[in-house]
Amino acid sequence: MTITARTIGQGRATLAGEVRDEIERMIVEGDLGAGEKLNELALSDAMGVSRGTVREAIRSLADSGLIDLITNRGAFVHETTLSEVRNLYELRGAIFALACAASARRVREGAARDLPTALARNIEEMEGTLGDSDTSSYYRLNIEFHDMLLEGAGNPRAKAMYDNLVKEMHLFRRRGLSVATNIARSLDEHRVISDAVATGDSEAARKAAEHHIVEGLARYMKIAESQDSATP
Amino acid sequence: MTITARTIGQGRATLAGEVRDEIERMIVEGDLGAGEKLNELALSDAMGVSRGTVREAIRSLADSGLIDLITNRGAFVHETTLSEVRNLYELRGAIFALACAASARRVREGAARDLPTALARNIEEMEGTLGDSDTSSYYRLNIEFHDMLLEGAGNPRAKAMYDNLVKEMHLFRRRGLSVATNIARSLDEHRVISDAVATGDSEAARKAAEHHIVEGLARYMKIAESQDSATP
DNA sequence: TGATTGCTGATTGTTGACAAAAATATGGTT
DNA sequence: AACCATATTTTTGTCAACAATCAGCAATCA
Repeated sequence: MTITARTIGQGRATLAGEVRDEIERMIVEGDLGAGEKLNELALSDAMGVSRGTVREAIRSLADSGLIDLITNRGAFVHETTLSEVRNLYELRGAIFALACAASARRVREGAARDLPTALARNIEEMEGTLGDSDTSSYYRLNIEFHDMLLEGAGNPRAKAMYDNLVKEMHLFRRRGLSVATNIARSLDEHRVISDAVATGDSEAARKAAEHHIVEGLARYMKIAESQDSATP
Repeated sequence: MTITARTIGQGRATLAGEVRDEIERMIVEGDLGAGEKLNELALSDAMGVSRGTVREAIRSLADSGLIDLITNRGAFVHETTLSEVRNLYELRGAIFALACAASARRVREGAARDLPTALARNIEEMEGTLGDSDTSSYYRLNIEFHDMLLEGAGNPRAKAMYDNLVKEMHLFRRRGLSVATNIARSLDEHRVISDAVATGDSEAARKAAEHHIVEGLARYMKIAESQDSATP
């Protein structure tokens, strides 16, 4: 269920906004590869809108990190390096830790009353997918889990930043590696976070969140490196 | 032969970029008050450029948080509420803590060799300003201190986010309250951070950084609230 | 041969004009 | 005077055309 109740920053009632979303989709889903150039004329032609509209869409995407702008040369899909991924993980971890701590605090204060049950339900559902060979539902539930905590923190700006980071990391992931490794381990970590949030223990929640991201990075790097050495 | 190339960092070789910087300056320096509307025609007239150029500048500023875009209504200088300031502080603290921890790690690994001496020099200079009634040099040194740590962390994305947050908080600060309160206390906290970074103790650095921001928020809120109740 | 200079086609930067939507003014009714 | 529907004005959204800049290639010269 997508609540898309007009993200205050970017309304999609406008044509440029629509184009923006479409370009973003093309990048995230891989229609446009890393490093590839965004030709304004070609895009406007393909979408049946004016070049100025495409231009506006590209400009509004630039600051999100998905696109690099070079004066007089054009826009390019950002090429995320491995060392950059480490930086992004670091950032994501810091924001996620903040969100979990804040969620715990708000549970304690009674501001996010139904968060604990929602988290528990998510974990239960995830347990159900453990045997499945298809990891798509794990994928969805994993995103939902993090989303609920970011939402529960009551800090919209933090959520916006987090979403941007995830989008950009997704760029790199497309090089072929799945995140669905060690689902069982990841699920264990989710349980610890959920418990800490449910009991309102901010410090424990922060620690568990940090640990979760650090472990995730480690799992990720292990695969990425072995893949890097395998592919020329 | 070295020709002064104007396109070194984020190029302002383009007209729209120039306009963007000018609008940002107007907002940060208070020529445009919070909540005020940005009239495209008026701005383009005043600056002697086309409306499209101004439009492009505004769009590229929108994601930074300084400006709110409303479809078919225009762009407005973001009005930062007190509860939002709390959220921004929270975020800033998380990123600053990450930066300090990373700086400490990099000192330990020998990647940021001259950071400790630079921090020590900054603190020394700041001690010299303790008696001054003019707080402008404290202001400058305070920014420098945080900048060095963000730079030392080797995470450019984190620095960009941090800078954006500070800019947005600046928006609120303009309501008349100075941050130069309890300089001595703040300086003490800087010393703790500096020591932790110098000895390469990541955990201590993170804790000290978090503490510094939390205390800063507390000091800030105390003044803001008393001011809020004083001014109608 | 190798590097520099001057063209050429393509792409981006900028502009002014037109269309659509919101804000504001107008006028009649109760 | 207050209220609602409608006309007018202002402002934003979109477009197509013009100008500046760049990558690539051919011609020139050391």
